[in-house]
Amino acid sequence: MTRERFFIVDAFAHIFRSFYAIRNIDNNAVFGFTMMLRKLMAEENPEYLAIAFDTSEPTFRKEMYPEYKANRDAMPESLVPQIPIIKEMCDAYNIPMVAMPGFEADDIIGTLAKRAAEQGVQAVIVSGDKDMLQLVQGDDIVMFDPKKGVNYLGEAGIPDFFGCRPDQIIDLLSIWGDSADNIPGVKGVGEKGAKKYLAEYGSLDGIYANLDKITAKRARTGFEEARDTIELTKTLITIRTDLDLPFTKEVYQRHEEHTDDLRSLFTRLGFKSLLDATPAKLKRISTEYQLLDSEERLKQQIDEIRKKGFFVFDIETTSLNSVEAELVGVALCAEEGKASYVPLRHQGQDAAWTATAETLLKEVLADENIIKCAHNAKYDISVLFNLGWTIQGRIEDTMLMSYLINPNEDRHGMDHLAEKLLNYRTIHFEEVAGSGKDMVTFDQVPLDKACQYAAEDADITYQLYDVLFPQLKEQDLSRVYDTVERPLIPVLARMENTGVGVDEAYLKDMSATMATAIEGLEQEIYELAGEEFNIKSTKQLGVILFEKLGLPAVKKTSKTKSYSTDQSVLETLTAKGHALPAKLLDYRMVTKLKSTYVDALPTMISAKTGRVHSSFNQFVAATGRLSSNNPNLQNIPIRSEMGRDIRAAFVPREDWVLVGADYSQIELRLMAHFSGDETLVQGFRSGEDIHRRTAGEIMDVDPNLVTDDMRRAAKSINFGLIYGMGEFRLAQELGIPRKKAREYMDTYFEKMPRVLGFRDEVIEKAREIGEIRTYFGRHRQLPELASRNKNLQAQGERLAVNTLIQGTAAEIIKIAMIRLDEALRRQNLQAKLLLQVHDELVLECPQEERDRVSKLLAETMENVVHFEVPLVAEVHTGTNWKETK
DNA sequence: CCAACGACGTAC
DNA sequence: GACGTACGTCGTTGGT
Repeated sequence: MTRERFFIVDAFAHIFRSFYAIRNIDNNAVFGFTMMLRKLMAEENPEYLAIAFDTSEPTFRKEMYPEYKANRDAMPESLVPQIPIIKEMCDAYNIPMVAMPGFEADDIIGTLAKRAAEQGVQAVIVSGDKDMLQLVQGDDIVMFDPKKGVNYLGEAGIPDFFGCRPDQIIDLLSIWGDSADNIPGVKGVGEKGAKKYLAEYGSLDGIYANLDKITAKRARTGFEEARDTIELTKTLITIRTDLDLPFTKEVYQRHEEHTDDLRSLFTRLGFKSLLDATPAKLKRISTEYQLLDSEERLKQQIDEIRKKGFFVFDIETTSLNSVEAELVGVALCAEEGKASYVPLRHQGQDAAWTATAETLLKEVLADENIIKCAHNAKYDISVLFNLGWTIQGRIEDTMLMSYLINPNEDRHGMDHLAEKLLNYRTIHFEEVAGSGKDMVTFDQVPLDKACQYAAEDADITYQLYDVLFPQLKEQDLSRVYDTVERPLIPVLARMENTGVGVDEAYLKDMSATMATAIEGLEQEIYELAGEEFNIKSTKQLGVILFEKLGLPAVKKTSKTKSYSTDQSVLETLTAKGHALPAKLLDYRMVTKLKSTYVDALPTMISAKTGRVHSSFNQFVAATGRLSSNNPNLQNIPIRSEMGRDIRAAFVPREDWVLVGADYSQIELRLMAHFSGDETLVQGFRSGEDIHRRTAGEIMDVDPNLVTDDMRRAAKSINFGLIYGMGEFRLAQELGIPRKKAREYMDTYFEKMPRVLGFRDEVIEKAREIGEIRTYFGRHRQLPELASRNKNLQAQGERLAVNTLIQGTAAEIIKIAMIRLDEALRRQNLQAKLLLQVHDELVLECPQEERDRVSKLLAETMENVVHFEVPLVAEVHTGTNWKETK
């Protein structure tokens, strides 16, 4: 049984501390003080809390001693206006502020602490000021310094801190004096002397009684001179504990904060992190969440669903990983505010019920005349596919809608959307299942809690659908939703469930070889550096290269302005003939490959399937591309020889083969189509090497006479076109003067004028409507184009062009995936889609299907659209991914 | 003490 | 300041 605690905060001590500690933001003291308070409340959660302020009126000390605090500078100008804001903030948190004219915060703290202690409440003084230690009393009154974390200083800690007994503190401080408050002490006696004499004679009175025994002349004179003033000093230093200020539990107990006031205050101050950490008030809607634990009730719910022809479902499982997840329950909702939860495998549940309920649920999910809706449906259907359930009929996805409506936003989670769109704070998963090491799986969550949580999720999804679906239509996003993104969901679910085979033994072997190489490189690097250090620390490396060895610093990093040691810097230094940077490049490459791929991949192999199941995320890239993680299979090395070997670890199942195909130059082909530029269009139609062809145009020579360097330049411009590269970057990339790069680009646009015209038209249109639209109707807002900042505008222009090209390419391959998946299933082929890498698809199939699948794959990819130029897919097969190129 | 951030490097 | 879209690892920093 712990005691109730009363925390008393010394306001100005913390305000000044924050003011000087935080430099880079406006209202720094408000921010720092607020953070301190929040931390205090969150971590200590005291039963009672007060904040003590000084007033601007003269204090009794000043009356007694006019020089008191006479040496203090006036409060800094930028701090003055922050004080009323801090008080406003305390009001919003509903924490009592205490001040009393004529007295200081210290006296308020002293009095309140004493009164609380008398009532059996532990008083905790929140201050770092050593003067306060005179108030400490056993465990009844203690001190706490939030800056130092959990650091209570009770009476037992005083001898260590001051080197004297607690009851001697006031005398000790009187001898020291307090220069901050302009209180003189005893001249000629310092810290050591004060402690010594107090130890010897017990107290100030004791010292004066024995003054003749003090032999040190300076100390003795000091005490003698102070004889008349020392009592005054003592009075000034003594903190009063006798003010007319009662401690009343009702006053100081914690009260609910005024959330709306806090939010408007944080908004006004621009404290975004604090605003986010202060969720809007719950908008309590009347809800009716029902636990469906009998056949009769479940059937009733299903009847309602059938009548309605539409329902939301949300499954609860034991894992976020759909391959590992076990189904625990299903939440259903067919009417706003009226949701239900069907527990299936909570601990202690009866297997017969599970079977009965699942039969009924399967039936409704398999009914193709009933529309289903979920938030992030890919997850739910992946789990259900793994259980062998059939899901038919249209599946809506509110997460997908949110993404299509606002692709620049990176949060589409239900909790976030509920707050943003419904002004409703949901029960979060952590609140029912805990987090970190305390987390339990959902099957261990008690049924009533599980029902509230799960049913609410279904209900919220239903409400989100009502908000988002009309927006989707209104913003003309139905086409991309219905023809591209929505049908892709089950395709991705199947891909993820299939996973890909990884040759673990091969990677283990590779890892050992690499470890040896790394050790050798490390030794060579230490040798060249003349000492051992952490090569992976760019900070340490910068010091070695640019300070110790004195190599010329090529550039600084953008954020922290420290020495850059990136690849381009090391290459520049290597070119100047330095040996160490060359070794570092080797070291970087090998360690990167080893830690990111060779060592990481085996750890991602599922114990359940023996394969790697990456996630393909549909809601991340603002352009409409997919992204992949856990592991990321879209950045497996290919460019370096050593890196390429890692691809050999990706293998088909026994007796099967891999079939891979990639679009040839799809983005440049789209540029040709959209711009209608004759040279590009003709080049692609004739099937010749497009970079050679454009090089010939720019340099005005026959394509056959184009040199490697010329082709390289043209290739850079071709790619640069898609990204909006400038002459600076082109010059750097080709290692040519800026002027020369400018010339190349000028000639390029002269010879291919439609490209420039197309670029301008796209930007003009985007500026007009504030967004860019891809071929299939995806949009991306471009607020940058409306900016008055020139750099931001230029960025907006690059985003417009790039999003059109990259986004349309992404849509084309997504459609290819949908059609391929459909064709494979219709033709009863066993082949399975495994990976998508932006312009490449990888499948595996039995050897006997190889030719059929190869042909189907190429034809599907090439016939998604019929543009001015053909789309070409190049197919390769092999026994591992390295071979399919 | 661990989460967020910065630097870096891999892919298309 | 100067090239778009991602994700993972490692080291460093600072308070979720």
